[in-house]
Amino acid sequence: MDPRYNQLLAALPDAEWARWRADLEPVTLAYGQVLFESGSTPGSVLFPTSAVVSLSYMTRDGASAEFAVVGNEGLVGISLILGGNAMPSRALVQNAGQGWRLSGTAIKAAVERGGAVLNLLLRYAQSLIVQTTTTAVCNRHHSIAQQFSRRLLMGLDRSQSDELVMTQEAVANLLGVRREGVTAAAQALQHAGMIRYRRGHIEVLDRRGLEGRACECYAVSKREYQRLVPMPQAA
Amino acid sequence: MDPRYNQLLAALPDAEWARWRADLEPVTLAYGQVLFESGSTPGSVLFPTSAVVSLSYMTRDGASAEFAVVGNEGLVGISLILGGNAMPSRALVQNAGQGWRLSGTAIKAAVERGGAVLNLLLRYAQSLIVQTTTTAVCNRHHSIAQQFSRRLLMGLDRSQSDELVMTQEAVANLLGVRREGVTAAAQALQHAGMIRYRRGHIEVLDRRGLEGRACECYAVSKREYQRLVPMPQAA
DNA sequence: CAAAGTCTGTCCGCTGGCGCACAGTTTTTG
DNA sequence: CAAAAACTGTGCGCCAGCGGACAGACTTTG
Repeated sequence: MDPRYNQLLAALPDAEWARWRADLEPVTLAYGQVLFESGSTPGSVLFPTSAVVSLSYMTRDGASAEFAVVGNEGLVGISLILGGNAMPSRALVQNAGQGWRLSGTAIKAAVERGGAVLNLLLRYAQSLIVQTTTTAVCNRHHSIAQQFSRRLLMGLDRSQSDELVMTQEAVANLLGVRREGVTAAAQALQHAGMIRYRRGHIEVLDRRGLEGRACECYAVSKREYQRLVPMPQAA
Repeated sequence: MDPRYNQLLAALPDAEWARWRADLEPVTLAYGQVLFESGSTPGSVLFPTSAVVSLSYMTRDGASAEFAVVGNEGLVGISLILGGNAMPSRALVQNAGQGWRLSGTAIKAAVERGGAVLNLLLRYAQSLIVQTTTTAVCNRHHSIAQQFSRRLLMGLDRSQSDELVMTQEAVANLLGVRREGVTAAAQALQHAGMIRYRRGHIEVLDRRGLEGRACECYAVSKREYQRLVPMPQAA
């Protein structure tokens, strides 16, 4: 996979791609970097390539929960496209890596032009709604073990290797659960031979197995994304 | 409040309102009516006036959870606007009442035209994302009592009276919790003098008090809506 | 108006996840 | 390379919410 690849950019019509090309600026993102804080307006939209960004909401009393993950399949900063500019969410870089940045003015101009590009962006927005919806349901009904498996798969889909670089503590923060609960889930998966982990690294050995342990939320969200943002023909 | 009032329609520019007027068709909705099922494409968009519609997601094993409520502040059928047509969610009439229906082709034409109308619709879409996000966080972190209060307030905002017509069992289904848990929460609120209820009816006596018992999710979601969809000047 | 259906109140045991505390290990840093 | 920091393993008590069961009250329906 081309490390400069982002699926939304790849799905752009050629003419539009030519127009954007000059405005796209490569950026390198470090782990833990905050792209925008809750309530602040992002200055630009980010199309991750190798980086993975997590969107989460923080409550007043310090609790938090991730409601969407964005990697090379999407974009960060949907509120610039939808026109509200800010959102009560924080965008945090979960996996260091690269991406393309497009200025707020450029993306707004593209939205104004409408047509196929706007259509693509809005279909991505819809897939984000679905992802958030499944997260809501998952938070209500599914066990930590299921959610952990789901989150691993989501990370894996957006990663170029089968090793995820994240601590159990970080995962616990994302899921909004105790770190101990994640430890227990990780032990169970490792015992079952599906993952192998060491301090800060989780290697997925049996993807199919994980899919079996995850709740349907993973599959539903992924299927909807694929339906909404079709893969371009060329590799 | 005019029973034909819907805030999105009211916020339309005059010219566009004139254009839509002919296409808008009044509809009466009965309690329990399903506007669209999960995965099916709605034929039209609904702008509720007195009706209240609940958007929920059903898991494979029968569990479900509401992730958004739509009343006279919004519209049902956002997927027609975003272009994905279907969504994995069900739209169910929670409170019988009236609304305006606009055909799928008419709404798509409006989206094509772009401009201020599209901008309005997309800002509403953003407010839906926020509502879904807060629901996700609420499901993770907040107690049944808090969620019950939140949901009552959300219903109240979309209702013309201070009496909500819904059984505790229905509320439990919406929240995705046991009916017994809702009973306990309702008893506590009634004991505190904030509500009074009888079989299938919940009357809110002390709105302020309820707001104090609800989690911040209610206020955040409402504030974001108000920011995104500004109230038109005229009454 | 009687019968069936629906809704609410209550009890009981269970369990998943929480809060807290601390030990051992790995990694980072001065 | 020593000290500090961060991550993982484990144990304990606690409790919110679950599952199930049933009684009483209210509503609808034939």
